[in-house]
Amino acid sequence: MTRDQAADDAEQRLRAAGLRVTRPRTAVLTALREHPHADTDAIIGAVRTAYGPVSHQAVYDVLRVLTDTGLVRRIQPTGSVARYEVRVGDNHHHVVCRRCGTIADVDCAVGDTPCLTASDDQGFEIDEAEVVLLGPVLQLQHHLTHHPPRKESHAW
Amino acid sequence: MTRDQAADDAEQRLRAAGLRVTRPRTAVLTALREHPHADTDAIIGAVRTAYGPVSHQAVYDVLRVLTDTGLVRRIQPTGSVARYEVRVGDNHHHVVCRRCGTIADVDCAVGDTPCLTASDDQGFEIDEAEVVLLGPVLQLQHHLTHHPPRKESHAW
DNA sequence: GTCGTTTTCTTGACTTGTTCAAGAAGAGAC
DNA sequence: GTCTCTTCTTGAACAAGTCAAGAAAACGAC
Repeated sequence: MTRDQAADDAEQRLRAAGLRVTRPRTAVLTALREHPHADTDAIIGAVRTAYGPVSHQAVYDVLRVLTDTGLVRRIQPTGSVARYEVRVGDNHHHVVCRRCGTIADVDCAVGDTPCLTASDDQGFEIDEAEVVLLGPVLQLQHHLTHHPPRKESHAW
Repeated sequence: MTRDQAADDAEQRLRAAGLRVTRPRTAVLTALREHPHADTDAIIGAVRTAYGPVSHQAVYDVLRVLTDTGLVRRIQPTGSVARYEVRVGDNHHHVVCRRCGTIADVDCAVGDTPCLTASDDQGFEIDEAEVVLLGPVLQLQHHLTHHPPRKESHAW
């Protein structure tokens, strides 16, 4: 998909969700398509590279709006900053390398609504499951999103 | 269990882990036993109430040491600050009310090593699963840890 | 096209949770 | 008791994210 096609697609998704189409919004959606699991900083960088100056506040606002309307999904593995992705609706899960921060998508083995049935729901009406699997990555694959930790002391 | 017994138990666990026994450490362990899923702020408060002045830095250091040695487990539901608990080793999961922040423990229905088997491990050697189930709490039970969000705009 | 309303973006300061660094105090071995 | 190493105190710093007020842009109505 070319950049223009991606922008068209982003525009359509924004309109379908009843949102105004603005440059920062299409830019964020396009950037997220190109960089799955990107954190806010990376998104800001990508948006500025592709579309010119955009304030960090605008990106934060856009991410909140897109998350609230369900166009993007926010994930936040323990010890990491917030990350975002455009793959939504299938409630898939994530594997995170504790050491290097690499993230990959995984489908749960249990089925389409995985882990939504706890043994005892404790009086909660469970409607969503956040599942983060942890462990070292053995072979680094090209399609994975690699996020090197910023400091040695990082809590990966 | 009385407070003294709890302190004795905390001391034993510290020694068993090869750690020095200090007042801040027993205080944190005891506080965590009384307040499961407490955040750092609550822990600092509880420790100071029970044992007198302790620096916040000491509590952060203690929590890191205890987490690193496996005596406590750190959890961090999306949009929340870090929380800690003394129930470790069984890899249980959590239900979180998106609105009010109430947290409860749940055992996974799948078994002792739940969800450690993804459909495709993507080249990762998975050794831990963080599972957070989300949804509104229906009836508030007394044994649950209730954490009202600080502000209306909180990302519960 | 352009006008007006509503929503969004910019600018810049601020809060909060957490970490860093240096020296003082405490724990445990001898 | 003394010595050594670890831990705690103090106080500053940092990073991610939020708040607030005004400027600018989107888009429906004309």
